[in-house]
This record gives sequence, C-alpha cells and structure tokens, in this order.
Amino acid sequence: MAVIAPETSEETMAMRVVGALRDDIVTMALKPGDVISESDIAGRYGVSRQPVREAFIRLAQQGLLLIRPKRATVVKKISPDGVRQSRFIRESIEVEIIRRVAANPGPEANETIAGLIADQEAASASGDSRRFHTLDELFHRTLARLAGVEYAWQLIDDHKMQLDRVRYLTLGVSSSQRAIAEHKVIAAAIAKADPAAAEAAMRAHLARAELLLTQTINDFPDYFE
Amino acid sequence: MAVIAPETSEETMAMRVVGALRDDIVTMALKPGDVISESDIAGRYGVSRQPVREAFIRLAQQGLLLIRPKRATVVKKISPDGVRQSRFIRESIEVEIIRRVAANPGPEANETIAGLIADQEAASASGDSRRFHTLDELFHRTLARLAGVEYAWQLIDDHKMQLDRVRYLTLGVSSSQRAIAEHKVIAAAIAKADPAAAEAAMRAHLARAELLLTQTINDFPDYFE
DNA sequence: TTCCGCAATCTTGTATGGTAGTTTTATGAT
DNA sequence: ATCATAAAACTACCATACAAGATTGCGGAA
Repeated sequence: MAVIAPETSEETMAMRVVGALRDDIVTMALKPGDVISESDIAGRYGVSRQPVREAFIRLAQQGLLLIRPKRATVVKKISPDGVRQSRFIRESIEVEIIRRVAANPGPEANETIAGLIADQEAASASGDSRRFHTLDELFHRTLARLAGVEYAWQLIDDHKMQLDRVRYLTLGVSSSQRAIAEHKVIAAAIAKADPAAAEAAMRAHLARAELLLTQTINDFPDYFE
Repeated sequence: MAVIAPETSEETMAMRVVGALRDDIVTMALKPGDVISESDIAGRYGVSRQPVREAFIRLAQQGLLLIRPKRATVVKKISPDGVRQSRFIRESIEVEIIRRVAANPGPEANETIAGLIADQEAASASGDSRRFHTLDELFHRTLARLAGVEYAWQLIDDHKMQLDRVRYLTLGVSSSQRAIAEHKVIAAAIAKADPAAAEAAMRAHLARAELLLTQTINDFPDYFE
C-alpha cells in the first residue's frame, strides 16, 4: 500500500504508475505470466482505476503488458524471438553509430569515452554492480550523442526493456570485467579512427548476449514463451 | 459525425478511434499544429471522451500527438531532425537486412522480389500511385521477412508514419520510375549475392529522400518545427 | 491607449457507476 | 463420480460527473 503523490503538476498519477509498474516488471517483482487487474493495482497504489488503466495502455504499447479485452491483463512473457530481434535492431543502429563516431570522432570524443571507461573500472572494482550497469548504459548513449542521433538511442531504450528483463535474470553471471575489456577495444578503434575495427568490436560486444539468452531460457523456462 | 461501431468484441472503440485519427493525421486531413480536444473528437465520432482519451495516449506515444497536460492536445509538427533520425534508424536496419538477404538469398528470394518489381512497373504504368505506394512498402517488408526479422519491420513501420507525412506532401513530386530503377539495382545485387553492392544500392535508394525533405520544408514551412 | 486583474470558459486529469463479456464456481442431473 | 448447466464473481470497456490547472477576454484603472 504505497501511496504515490504527484510532486509537481507536470507529472500525472498515470505517469507515476507507469514508472512504478515498469520498475516492478523489469526487476521481476512482477513476473512474466502474472495476472494483474486495474482494481488490484489501483488499490495497491491508492488511486482510482482510471490512471491505472492509462498506465496499462502505455505499458502494453511498450510490450511489457498484454491486455486481453474483457478477460485480464497479464505481464507479458519474454519472447526469445522478440529478444533476438530487439538485439538485431540495437545492433543495426549501434553499428551505424559507431561507424559515424569512428569516422569522425570530434575533439571531445576520446577523452569523454576514456573517462567513462575509467569510471566503469572504478565501479567494477568496488563491486557496485548497479552503478556499473548505469555507466554501461551511459557509455552506449554517449556514443549515440557523439554521432548526433540521441533520439535514436531513445528508441533503443524503449526496446531495451525486453533485454533488461533477461539481463536482470542473469545478474552476477555476466562478467563486468569482460564488458570493460570490450569497451576498451571499441575506444581504441575510435582513437585510431578505424570504423571497420570499431564496427567489428561493437558486434562482438553485443553478440556475447546470445549465449546468455539461451542459458537463461533453460534456467527460467516459465518466464519465456 | 461518423458513428463508428465495433464489429467484434476484439476491437474496442479506442482502437477504432486510433485508426481513424492516424489516417487523418498521415493524410494531412489533420494538419501539423492543429489543436484538437477530447470532447471535440468524441462528439465527431459519437463516443464519450474516454475512448478518445485512450486513443490520444496511444498516438502521443507514437509521436503523432503532443498532449500538453491541462492545456490542449495538438497534432505534432514535423521535426526535420526527427525525420532525419527516423531515416537513420530505418537505414541502419534496412542495410543490415539487405546484407543478410544478399548474403543468404534463399530459394524463393529472387523470384519473389522479381514478381514484386513487375507488379510495381504495372502499377506505375497504369498511373495507380496509391497501389504503387502499397507495393513499395511491401517490397521493403518482404525483404525484412526474407531476413527473418519481420518484427523489426514493424518497428520501422511505427516510425515510418513521420516519414509518410512528408511523403504525402510530396505526392506527384517523387518519381516512381526512379524508385523502380533503384529497386532493380537492389534486386540485381541480391541475385548476384553481393552484400556490398546491395548495401550501397539500398543506401542510395534511401538517401534520395533527403533532397525531398529540404524541398518540402520550403514548400510547407508551417508544418515543420 | 495601455496595462493589470479577475472571472468565465476552455483544457486534460481523476473518480465512480454501470455494462458486456469471460472465467470460475457451485449445483444438480445422470 | 462425472459431466452439463446455470449462477455468481470476476475482467476490461465505456459513460458521466467532477476537479484542477491554463487560457481567453473583458472591464476598470492608470
């Protein structure tokens, strides 16, 4: 019974509920296949059904909920094929981004990237996996910004929620050391203004997730279609 | 005052309104900058505000409407930078698709593609621009299917609405003859299983739109940010 | 004329009641 | 005990009423 009150008039209750539910879903507090209802969530957050309903619509459009009219609303199970294609989309865009950045790094690019990698090493050394995850995201988003297509990253971000659910299931499994090493390879390619090498490094960096996916499906079969 | 009734229980009123409004926006019946209100649209379609409100939310999430809380809801003006980045996204994905198809065409690929091009030539010859547009879309979607990432096309489709509004403004300007010629180049590259050539052809095919965009901005400055 | 302030009237946001359809449960017949 | 049937208890959908902020326009004062 966590009552959520809007701080500013700019943020509506519906938006609050969206954020709260999305966090619950991505962190697996709400598990794939769980059945929820407007009244249920409304009572839980101390609001009426209306804002909850609108939150459901938003989350359904983002692929996290499945609204079955007149039947029920369920947390969508993770579609392995959907995850694969989300990754395909991300890879397609990020490869294009890394090409642009490597072809035309700009003055601030190298130092910015080096700084981010240093932060990641610090986070990894202190075992702060949450901060590491944040920095990892920032690493990729920064590349998008350097390529002048920050909006494109927002698109990736939307579809990344699907991948994040898988990632959450594999917490601790993925080696942050390895991710840092791969980031360094990418940074080196950018420093040498070598688009081809940067592209190859980015592909390798993203491809590693495929192994984790099949492994995770075996570990949590109920969460997948 | 067109009253819309749901035929099946699977399709809600809100979904109907979404479709009707999206068509109106893409075809410029509702122009960028137009102010609409829930009550207004509700009265126009003979439903209550509730389903209209939900339609607004969906369309806002697709980038066609801008909901200004407590103020109004307006048809989003076309963002030139947004169009450019939507094209960037589309190009990134389609290049990756065309690479895959060209690298591994599969048995049915060549004849399917050839058939589509023949249909397009027929449509162009008979001056049926609407059918030509439909076939053009089918051409690209078919490539996505052949690459095994039809879901990725759906993503492109969502963001393509922004591009479609521009395309609608340039009806008659764009030469279907030229598009067909470019499609033939792509088909030839696939037939020769030459990914590099296919990629170059696809990039050229998509790049041509840049000229049209700047031209269109000059012709309809009020519709752009 | 210009500017300030208030009120009428817009807008979207939220709450609630009722409706139609689905699922579950209970009940009775076989 | 098993199965068919009906009733009860859910669900999301829609309509309506009200609330709260934003805009507009009017009127009066400087």
